[in-house]
Amino acid sequence: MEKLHVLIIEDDKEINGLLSAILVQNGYMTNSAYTGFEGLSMAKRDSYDLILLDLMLPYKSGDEILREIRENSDVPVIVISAKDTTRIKVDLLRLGADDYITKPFDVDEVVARVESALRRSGRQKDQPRILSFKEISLNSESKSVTVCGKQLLLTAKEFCILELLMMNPKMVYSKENLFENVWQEMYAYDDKTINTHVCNLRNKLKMANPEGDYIETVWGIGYKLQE
Amino acid sequence: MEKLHVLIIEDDKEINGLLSAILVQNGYMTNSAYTGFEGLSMAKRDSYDLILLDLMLPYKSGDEILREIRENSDVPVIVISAKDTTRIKVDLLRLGADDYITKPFDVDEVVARVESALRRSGRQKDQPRILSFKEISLNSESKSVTVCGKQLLLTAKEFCILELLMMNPKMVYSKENLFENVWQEMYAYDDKTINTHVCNLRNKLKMANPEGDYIETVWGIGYKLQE
DNA sequence: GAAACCCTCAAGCAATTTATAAAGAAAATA
DNA sequence: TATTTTCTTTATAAATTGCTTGAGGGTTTC
Repeated sequence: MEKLHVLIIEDDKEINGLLSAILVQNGYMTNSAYTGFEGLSMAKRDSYDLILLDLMLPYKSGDEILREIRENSDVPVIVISAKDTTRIKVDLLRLGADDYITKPFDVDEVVARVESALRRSGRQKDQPRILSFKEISLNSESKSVTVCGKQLLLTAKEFCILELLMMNPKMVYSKENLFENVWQEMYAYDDKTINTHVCNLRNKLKMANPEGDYIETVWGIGYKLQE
Repeated sequence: MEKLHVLIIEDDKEINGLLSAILVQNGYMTNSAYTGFEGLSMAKRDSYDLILLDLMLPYKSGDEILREIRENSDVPVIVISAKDTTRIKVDLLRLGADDYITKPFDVDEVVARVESALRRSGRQKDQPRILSFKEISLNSESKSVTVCGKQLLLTAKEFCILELLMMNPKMVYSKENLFENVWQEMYAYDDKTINTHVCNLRNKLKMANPEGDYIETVWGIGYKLQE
């Protein structure tokens, strides 16, 4: 299978190397750029499936780079920032960022967000993709889910939530993280909607397999799949 | 709050003093060097957040100093030059200067450029506040605490108590002082609540590092951090 | 040795978070 | 346009965590 190609534009050599190692371990090919100029040049010359772009770059900042990328390309761009404020997020999304990761980040988060962005852009290559967890089988292309062979009828939001959880079964998704991935908009720190969808999803999974508990609440944080 | 440290390499004593005064007034700490050799030596020996470097220096010119700095360091460097030609600017940027200031300069310009360079390099002074004491690291912005690299899960009151103690590690806080700072209300001369919180905090610190003793009781007075 | 002060544990209460049913609103479909 | 489906919000209850207080005992000071 041909590997997807990710460009990492990050001036900190250690962070750049870490990101590269993470992605290579998860089956991607990477190229590294250490300045905005270099990154922009590489982005124009070669074809990438996704770009990881640091916001704080010397000489030309990440947001300027992003603006120039967006003049010619709709390649998914995930911005890496040390700061995490609403204003910055809004600005980034307006500029055309597909997602953002705040430092310090953990490995699972990076992979999850890269996969999410790739999936939304339709560039994921190993389609149709089947995700499995315990008795659950989920087909990302046909949007179908079975539990113990029984077909579940899930709404779009229910499907996306389950798919996200199944992409990284060990990861604890905060409600903010989960909302922003599934809803593709800023989290307004109101968890009523998420709570209801997760409750509905749990009920459907329970009906398919009364013995199974698949979604675990991590109190004060969010949700993960049950081990 | 910890001040950012700027090294000023400028042979003209009056200008060096003026730059120092400007920066000190704006909340920075400064060290002065009057020759390139001296400046290079200081830059290698100590850690600076930014360097102001005069181009015209005796014995060894500023561009040579810059080149040597760049062999080992990516500290932001702003070059001060009496000349202002495109050719010199291009050369300086190629050599790795982050910015340049041309003589004569005004106060606001210096401060603005220093702040700009610091912001681009991620060293800006309004970064999250980190307090350290022995193996404890406390981040006032993200409300996180680590001991020996291990993340502690503290309640809000526990965090506030620790933060207060760490702001002035040598200070003995009376129970009244501590209560009024943390609880933001009048002390009713009942220490049971404080005693329990401090006890719980000690336990959490002890779990993270069984060898450490961080909080000292001053009998009849209150608490301080252990020397 | 007594009094004052402190430590720690456990229990009860308060605050916060979560679960879920039901209702209303919005979106999709026929 | 009407109906159905999906999504969101509200209301209520339950679960969990944080804080305070009391109890019992230990330590320090005079």
